[in-house]
Amino acid sequence: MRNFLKITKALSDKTRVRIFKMLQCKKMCVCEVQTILGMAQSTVSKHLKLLEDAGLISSTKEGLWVNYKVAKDSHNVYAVPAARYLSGILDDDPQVVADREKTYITNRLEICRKNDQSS
Amino acid sequence: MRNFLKITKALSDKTRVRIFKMLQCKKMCVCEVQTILGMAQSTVSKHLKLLEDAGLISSTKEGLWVNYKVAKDSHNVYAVPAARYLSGILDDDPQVVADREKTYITNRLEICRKNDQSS
DNA sequence: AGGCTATATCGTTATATCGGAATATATAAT
DNA sequence: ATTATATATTCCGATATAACGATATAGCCT
Repeated sequence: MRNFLKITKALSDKTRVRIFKMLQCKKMCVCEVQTILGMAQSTVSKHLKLLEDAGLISSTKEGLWVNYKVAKDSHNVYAVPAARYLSGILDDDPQVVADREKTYITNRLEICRKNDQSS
Repeated sequence: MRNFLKITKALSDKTRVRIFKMLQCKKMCVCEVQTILGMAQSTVSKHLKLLEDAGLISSTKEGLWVNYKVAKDSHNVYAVPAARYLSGILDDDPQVVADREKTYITNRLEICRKNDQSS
């Protein structure tokens, strides 16, 4: 029950659903997700952590970046079926579509350059 | 998205998941659910309303009683697949098992007699 | 070491949610 | 009509959650 509720709670927030649907397209670092959402970095980081705690996504370090992606083998047995359910729906949701368009053209190197206001 | 979030929010509360798993066994009136949960009537009524608004359950009047059951044809397209997902899991959860044992032996007529303290 | 950058954590505030008591509504019975 | 009963609604307190800014941490690069 506890693990099941972790999944439903994780997916009961619009922002986190948006993030998950983005990650179904490709793995992303925090700053990429942040740019697309237009939210504070701390907010995005917390959402990602919550999704990861639920077992829906996983992260790997790559230098300074932390890559997040949809979890393949989750510690939470409810995560995989939930992800499968998610993968078949919301693909035509306006918000999801808009997010994904940005997702495809997002380049983390550009984002990092942009964050560096000097160049 | 909105309808999807209605489902996940409805199922992100332990009490509501318990109710839904009970209703998968048989249709029940509010007082039956209330007795099994041991919660205030208003609380149970509110949870049932939220589940119904999400399209997961439906209600029909039967005299003074209102019978709630798992929705067959929901106004929410996400409800049916969610219910199908729910029907395959949590059946061995201790809380769900305990609730269902009570569910099977619950008799609304007895409950009503009990509520009438005079007899 | 020291600076720089991406991410994580902490503190705070505003809002949402859950639970119960009290009250309102609807229907049945007398 | 009045009473009784099952359910719905409203109000309130306590807790949880989401957002942000500020700060801390971790890993790169001289």
